[in-house]
Amino acid sequence: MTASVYSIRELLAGKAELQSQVTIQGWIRTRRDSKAGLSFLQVSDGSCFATLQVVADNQLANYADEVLHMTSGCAVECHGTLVESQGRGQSMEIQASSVKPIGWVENPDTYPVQPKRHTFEFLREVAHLRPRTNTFGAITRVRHVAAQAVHRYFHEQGYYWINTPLITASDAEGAGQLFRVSTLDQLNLPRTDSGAIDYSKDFFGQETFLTVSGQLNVEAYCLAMSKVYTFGPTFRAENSNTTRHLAEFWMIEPEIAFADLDDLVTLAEDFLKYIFRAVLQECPDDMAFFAQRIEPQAIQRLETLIEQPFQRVDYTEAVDILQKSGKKFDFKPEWGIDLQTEHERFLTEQHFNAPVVVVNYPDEIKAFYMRLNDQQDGEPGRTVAAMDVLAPGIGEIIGGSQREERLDVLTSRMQAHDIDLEQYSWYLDLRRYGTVPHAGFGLGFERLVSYITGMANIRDAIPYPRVPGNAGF
RNA sequence: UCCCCGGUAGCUCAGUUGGUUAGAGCGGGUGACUGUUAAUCACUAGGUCCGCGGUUCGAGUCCGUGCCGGGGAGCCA
Repeated sequence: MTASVYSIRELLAGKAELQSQVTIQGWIRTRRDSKAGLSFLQVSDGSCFATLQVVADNQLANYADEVLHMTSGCAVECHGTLVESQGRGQSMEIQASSVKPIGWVENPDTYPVQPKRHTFEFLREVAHLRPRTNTFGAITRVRHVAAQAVHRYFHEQGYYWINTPLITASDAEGAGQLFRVSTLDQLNLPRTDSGAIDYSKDFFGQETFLTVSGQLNVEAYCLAMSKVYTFGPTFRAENSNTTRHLAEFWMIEPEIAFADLDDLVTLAEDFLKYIFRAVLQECPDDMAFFAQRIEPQAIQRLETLIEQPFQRVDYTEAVDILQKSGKKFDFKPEWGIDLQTEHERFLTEQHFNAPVVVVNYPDEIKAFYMRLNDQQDGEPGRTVAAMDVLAPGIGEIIGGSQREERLDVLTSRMQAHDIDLEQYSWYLDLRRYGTVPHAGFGLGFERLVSYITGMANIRDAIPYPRVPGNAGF
């Protein structure tokens, strides 16, 4: 690389003077040949949404032999004078003094990424090439900016990023399917006297899995560092075939000490708004593209959401709203059963037409570690201090709760959930030694990216989606 | 896991009640064209109609089955 090499983003930002000599390196999107021996190369380098036009004329030594054969996907290094564009459609362009092929496209007739509209289904089959499209370039930049904003937000607010283990011996919630981690010879498994697989012979000397949540581990750090979060890969072996589930996804889990459910909802709202603001500010071109081609409301709904306070509603009240809505649901809304997708959609997309935070769910349908509420008037049963943030079009984007900090209550809840107290003795220790009220939530990063970009399928919100039956690439 | 829908050229799709040699646009190649913007125009190459089995004189088309993809539901983030 020489000193005059610029990214397209830098050039468009005015980092180089007009009339100066510059070099760009990138991949050709399209080539248009014009009258009088002149070719226009639309070059992309991923640095921003825009491409840069390189004008190559037939005075170039390799014009006929090489330039005229450059197709979509060719890697090139273009050197020349940065000039104000003589044509319409772009402010500046490079009048090339050399267009050097770096990597040719072997079979242009079968190169999958063509300058045309592709279905997302097809692009998933060429996941290694889809970042070369407008859409996936934009998703990639937005995902990056959102991830940076996550860390920046927490850092600015005094949170510590805790790297909780990916390999774990415990199922964090006593539910959900886990991926086994094992080095045992599958064709020759060691057995105990009773015939069971002898995991004491396995790598860790016990049964191990990929984590489904860093929550329990991060709670320990919360009860020392006060404000903490995790942001890392998470694995669920559930056979979910939907537009909003992945077997491998990235989850953000803040955990705050000396805090209750209200504090948590406030955090969720402030946090989401910060991320949305950052993306709107830092990715205006990408967001404009999503609004134009993917989801017309993409920008507007983020702006509205940033301005409006989140709607908060008790589960009990939500059920009441659903029952009085007069709408016919496939599943009748009833206190004590979880909200169905159709119920969530009604609340977010019709009744409130905004993200909705539902709080205080029935004890029976939630996890053991959620804090038991005192029973209120009008409630048919006990509730826990849980909260879900429901977003229009996506459904549950955040799920969280205040944690049960009282040792006796937690112990009895664990027993009711048939959880082995021995295995969780360290977790119970946290309630024995300096316990405090604390709360946290989990946010699926890909669901966030889906919501921001308007991409309808979560498999398009992560570079290489892992789903049942498919771990390609 | 359950319920629907789909699989035809590199891509996006059309293909009638089963009937001759399966088509179009884009992309590719060749050529034309006074700086183009998904450039335009002409010519051209390109097919295991997802696999297997069946019905039929005859199957891209009908039936069975398998595989793959999509949408919805459940589980959840």
